[in-house]
Amino acid sequence: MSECVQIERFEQMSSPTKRSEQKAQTRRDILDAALRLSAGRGFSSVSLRAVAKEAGIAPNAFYRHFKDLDDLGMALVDQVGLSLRQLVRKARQRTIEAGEGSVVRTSIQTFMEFAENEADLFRLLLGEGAGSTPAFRKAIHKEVKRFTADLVEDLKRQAEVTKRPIAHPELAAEAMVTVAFNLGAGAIDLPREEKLAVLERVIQQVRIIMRGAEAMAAGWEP
Amino acid sequence: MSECVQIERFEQMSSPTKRSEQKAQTRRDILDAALRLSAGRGFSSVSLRAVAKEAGIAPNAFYRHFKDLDDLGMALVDQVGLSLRQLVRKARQRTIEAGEGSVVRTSIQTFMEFAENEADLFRLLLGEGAGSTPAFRKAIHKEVKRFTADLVEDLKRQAEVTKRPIAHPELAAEAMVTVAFNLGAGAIDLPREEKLAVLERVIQQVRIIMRGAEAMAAGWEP
DNA sequence: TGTACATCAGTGAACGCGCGTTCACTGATGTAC
DNA sequence: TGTACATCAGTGAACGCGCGTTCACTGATGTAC
Repeated sequence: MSECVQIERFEQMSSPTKRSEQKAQTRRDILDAALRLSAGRGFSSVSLRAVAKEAGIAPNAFYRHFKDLDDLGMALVDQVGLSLRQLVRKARQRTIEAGEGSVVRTSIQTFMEFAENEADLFRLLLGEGAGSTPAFRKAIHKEVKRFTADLVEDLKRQAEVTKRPIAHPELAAEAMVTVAFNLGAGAIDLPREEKLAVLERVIQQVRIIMRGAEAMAAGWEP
Repeated sequence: MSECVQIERFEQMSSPTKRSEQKAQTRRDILDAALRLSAGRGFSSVSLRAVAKEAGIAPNAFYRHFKDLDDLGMALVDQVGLSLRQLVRKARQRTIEAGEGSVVRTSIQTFMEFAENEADLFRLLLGEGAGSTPAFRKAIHKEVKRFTADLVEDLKRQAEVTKRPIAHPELAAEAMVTVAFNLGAGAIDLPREEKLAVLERVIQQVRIIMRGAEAMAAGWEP
C-alpha cells in the first residue's frame, strides 16, 4: 500500500539501520495519529495537516511515508482488518477446541468487545458516518428505525393471516432490514446482472431469517 | 427541521403569495442541488458554496432557507426516508391485498428497485462511504468479505462436528456479519448497559439466522 | 384604485482560515575507501 | 580506524484555493390607508 518499499527491501538484506528504524517509528506515529483523529468525525474528515500535527512532524514530511491521504487510509484499513480477524479467529478456535460454549456467542462477544475496546479501529473499518455530523448520523438511524417498525407490523399481520407464528418479530425485522440495507448499498454500483444476483441473495437471506423465526416459534430444533 | 417557519404559518392563514411560492421553489432547488452533489462523494463532502452554485444562488442566500449544512442534511434525510417508506409500504399492501406472491420478495424487490432508480437518495440515506474515496470504500468492503470467508469456514466445520448440516452457509454467514457489523456500529456510543442489551439482541438475531439455515437443510417447513 | 411604507429573498464584496502541495534546505546517518 | 562523500527523513516558508460567514445593499413583492 505504501510507496516506500526501498527500505523494506534493504531490511531483508541486512539488519535494519538506525535510520530505517526511525522512519518506521514515524510511520507508526502517523498511523496512530490518523487513528486517533478518525475517532472524532471519521477518517474522511481528517486532513493531512492535522495528521502531521498530531504525529508531531511538519506537514510535508508526511510525503516521505505515504503518497497521499488515500494511501494512508489503505494502510490503516489493512492494519485494522487484520487485528479484528486475528482476534475473532483465535476466540472461535479456543471455543471449538475447548468443546464447550456457543461458538456463535463467543464470536459475537469477541466482535462486540473489539468494537467496544477499539472503537476507533472499528468505526474506521465500518467507514460508517465518515465525515458526517453526529446529528446527521442520528437522523439517518431514526429513519431506518421507522422503516423497521413498518416491517414489524407487516410481519405480525402476515403471521396472523397465514397462521404461521414467528418468534421475535422485532429482532427478525431488524436483521432483515440491516441485511437488505447493507448488501443493497453494495449493489448500487454493480452492473445490471450482478445487481439481480445480489437481489436473489438478499431474498434468500431474508428467507433464512424468516424460516429461523418460524422454526423458533414452532419449537423446532435440529 | 428548517428554521423558516413564519412563511408556512402564513400559508395556513391565507393563500400563498407570489413571494412565498418563489421562496419554496428556491428551497426545492437547494434540496435538489444537494442531492445531485451528494451522488458524487456523499453528502458530507458537499460544501455550502457548491450547493449554492449548483442551485444558482449566491452563497449567502443559502441562509434564507437553512441554518447551516446540517439543517439541510436533516431536511434531505426526512424527504428521502419518507419517499422510500411510502414506496415499500404501498408495494407490500398491494401484495397482501392481492393475496398472491411473496411479501418478502415484493418488499425487497421494491427496496432494491428504489436503490437502483434513486441511487442518490439511497446512498444519502445510508450515509455509506460519505466523504470517502471509492478506493477507500472498496478496501473496507474487501476486509469485510475476508471476515465473512473466515466465518463460512467455521460454520462448515461446526456443521460437520455437530452433525447439524446448514443450508447456504455463505449466505447465512454474510447475513450474520452484516447484522453484527451494523448493529455493533450503532452500539459504539451507547452506555454500558445498553451495549450489553445490543449484544444480546445481535446474538439472538444470529441464532435466528442459524436456526433458519438449519431448518432449511433439514427440509423443515412451518 | 393609488400611494407611501414595510418586508425580505437574494446580491456582491470582503474577511480570515485551514487546506494540499511545492521548493530549496539542513544535518544526522550510512557507505566506500 | 579515519575521512570524504552520498543519502534522505524531516524542516520552514510560501503558493494559490475553496471554504463558511459577515456586512451593507437592492429592488421586487406585499400591506395599510
